[in-house]
Amino acid sequence: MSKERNVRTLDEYMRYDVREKVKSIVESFPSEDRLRSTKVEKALRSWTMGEVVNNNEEVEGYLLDVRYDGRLNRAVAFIVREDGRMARWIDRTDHRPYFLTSATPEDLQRLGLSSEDSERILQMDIVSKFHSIRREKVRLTKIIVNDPLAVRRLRSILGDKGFKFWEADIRYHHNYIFDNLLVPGMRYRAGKRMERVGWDIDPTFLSSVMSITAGESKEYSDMAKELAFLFEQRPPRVKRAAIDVEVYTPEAGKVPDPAKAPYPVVSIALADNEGRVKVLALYREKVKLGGEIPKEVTEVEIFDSERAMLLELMRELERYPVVLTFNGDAFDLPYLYNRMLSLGIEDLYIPIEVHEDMITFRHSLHVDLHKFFSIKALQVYAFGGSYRELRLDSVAEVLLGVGKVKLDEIVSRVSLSKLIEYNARDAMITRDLTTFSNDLVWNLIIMVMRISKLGLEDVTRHQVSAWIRGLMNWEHRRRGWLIPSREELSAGEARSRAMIKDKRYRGAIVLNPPTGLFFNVAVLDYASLYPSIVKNWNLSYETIENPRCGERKKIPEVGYEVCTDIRGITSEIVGLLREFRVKIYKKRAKDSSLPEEQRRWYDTVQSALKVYINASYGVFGNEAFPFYSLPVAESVTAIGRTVLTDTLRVASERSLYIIYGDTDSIFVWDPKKEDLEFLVKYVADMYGLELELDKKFKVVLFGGLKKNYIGVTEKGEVVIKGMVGKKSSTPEFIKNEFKKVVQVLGELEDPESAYRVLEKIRERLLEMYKKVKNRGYTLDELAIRVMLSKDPEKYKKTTPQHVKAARMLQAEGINVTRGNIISYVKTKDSVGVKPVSLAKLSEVDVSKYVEHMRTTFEQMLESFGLEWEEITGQRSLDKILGSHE
DNA sequence: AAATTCGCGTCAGATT
DNA sequence: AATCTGACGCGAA
Repeated sequence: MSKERNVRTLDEYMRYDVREKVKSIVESFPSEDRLRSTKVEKALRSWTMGEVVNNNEEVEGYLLDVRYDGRLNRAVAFIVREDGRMARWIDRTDHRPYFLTSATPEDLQRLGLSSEDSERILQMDIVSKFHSIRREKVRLTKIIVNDPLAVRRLRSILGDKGFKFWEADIRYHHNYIFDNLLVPGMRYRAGKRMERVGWDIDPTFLSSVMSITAGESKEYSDMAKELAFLFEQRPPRVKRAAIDVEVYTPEAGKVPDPAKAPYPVVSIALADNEGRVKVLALYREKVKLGGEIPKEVTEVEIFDSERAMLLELMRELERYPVVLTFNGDAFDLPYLYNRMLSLGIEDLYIPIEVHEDMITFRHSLHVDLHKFFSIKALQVYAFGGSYRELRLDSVAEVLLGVGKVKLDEIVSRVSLSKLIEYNARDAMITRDLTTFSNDLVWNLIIMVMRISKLGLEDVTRHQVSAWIRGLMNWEHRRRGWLIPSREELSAGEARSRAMIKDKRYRGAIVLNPPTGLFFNVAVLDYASLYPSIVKNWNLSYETIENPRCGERKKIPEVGYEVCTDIRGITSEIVGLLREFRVKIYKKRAKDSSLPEEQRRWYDTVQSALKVYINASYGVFGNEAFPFYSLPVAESVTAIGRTVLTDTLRVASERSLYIIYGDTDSIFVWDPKKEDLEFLVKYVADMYGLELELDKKFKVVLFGGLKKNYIGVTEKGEVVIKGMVGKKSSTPEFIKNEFKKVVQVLGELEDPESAYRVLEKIRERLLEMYKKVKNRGYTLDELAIRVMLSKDPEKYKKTTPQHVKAARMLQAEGINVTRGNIISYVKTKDSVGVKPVSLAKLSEVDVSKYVEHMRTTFEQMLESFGLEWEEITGQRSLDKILGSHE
């Protein structure tokens, strides 16, 4: 199939250059000031602004974000319409930035503000808010100002004079969302104001939701009702394009500085979620055209002018409400922006907005997937820790199972067709990261937007604490509660001592496991223990150590007092999210009577909830979190310890033999069913917690080390925890052999079978020995892969091996930064390490690898009560080692 | 801008 | 030269 190749010269291109058209319109107005007028706005909208909804028009669609527009000095809602276009609805309610203060209007008068500062104040109102800690209504002055920056200025003036202020550090566009109780990701009709549309719910479903709130407060059931809508409304399918930019570089491995944008952009690929893949490429005389272009690439345009190419890209992007990149904040977008500036394109005509920590488009939203996939809570709870390195090809390989197109030469010298193929592939992969498994990632983002009340651009750029903060702030506003200031939250000294130095408070208990093989082991755990504790013990910043409490009870071990007369807000929020997940959506995700598509959505709902729930304890122990409360965090772990200890006590009274336990789990050796049932009932009655049977192991191997065991389930499935043989940094050949040996463990049936299994293991290990000795493994298999947690030059105290290797790479001119995984091998020279890419097999220090093998397998052999030498045979070991010493 | 603590193995570098 | 301690990375929960 021959590809239609559209080669266009600059002259031809300029005939429909929208930029020129826009320019002429702008020039017809007398002064720059007039640019703010509606007429010019309208004229510019298709190019520099995107579509703006007229004052008398209504727009309906999904709210994806809210932004403060500095030129309009108003909040702007980004609403994606049915036809797939992004509409920008400018606030018509005259909402303005503000903050709250203890200073009265008279106080302000007396202060004698400068005329400039006075002008910044539009209005002062006396407002009444509920103070959650003081448990009473308070009257405060609401200072309404003309500009978000004025909040910062006035707050510092008032602060200097000793007045208190609240809610002054909430970003304006967030205030807009919270005050209007908007839910990003949901459907709205925007006319005079934003109205909810299509928030429908099945009445029988709603009543089943309400049943989980039985016996709870009014606030609790109100929240439940609100949330149910968010989980039930199907996610919008939004048109989006991924782009990827290729830049000429004179040297391989050197990424040009986007702030300077010194070299030409040679190719840009765009891949949308409707199958369109377009590449815009620059014609260069010295570059071969090359051969065929893959079928997936639907359009190619070759330009002889870089400027025209970039402008055409901007025009193309205007059709998309959402643009995806991988690393666009740090590279692609600033490069495009600065490159266009240096090519003489005026700022006004570049529809890119540069912000402090992000960069986006004037008329559409930008999702930088590099930022999104670096959200740690997602890595762990949504993607199971599957990818380690935050590079496009690493993430894509794990999640999509595809690799990059291999280039034999650097981008600058490869043939044009090859460059197009390579470029297109990256854009497609970027797009696919949001579309795979039926839009899994996109739907997850939408769900998190709805729970957190943050827009698309915030949700995809901030860690889980920002998500939880958003939800907390929104709920405070909904209730008419004052958002407390940091000083009002009780911090104080920790009352428990951590086990590890440099930690602030004590965490969980880990029992010391025995050594040996244990047949028939039941593993029980408390269903989401920490969130349940937060709920059952009414833990919240305003219910702990609050002198205004009516009734109270003491928290064990740490002795904090918690209110029992009024429900705490965090306790209610965390409790509710947990109930939704456990009682409704986990079940519905597996309900085979529901259509497939619906089940998948419910699975996304429950996994979004999971991320929230699992992070909801940790954030309270994080000082940067606005609702940071050491007593809350400390109480959670203290209660956890007490519950576990007490469960152990009751278990031993029933003659249950507990061999191990960690935080929220207990391993019971050969239990009687009725004893387990007793224990479960005890925990439910005593603490209101659900102790559940998590797994049944045919056999568990313990080597006497905490967080370290191998379990074989009844199906012969092997569960490995903490062992060196499983760690990502362990050389591949050891991991592979370890996997094989562990498979043999699956054959363990009873104590007698252990001998047969051991014999097999011994054979495997000996074989492996010989192979290492003969250098039978490749360099890649021998590589130790460790991540640089900081830039190489930032290691001051010691120089770990992977840093040594990293510096050797730097010396070769290879760019190495924080987050890179360094592959190195151990060598016989005085340094002892070398990056894989620079090493030869003959340089490898075999004895070091033998040691590595020894520790790996000793962790396992320990449980058999055996030493390494015993299983491998002392004599043969000596022979093998001897030949290398 | 950032969820927490507990625990293991490896190595660097200092101390004896 | 042997031993101890802390930094570091990775994992469990």
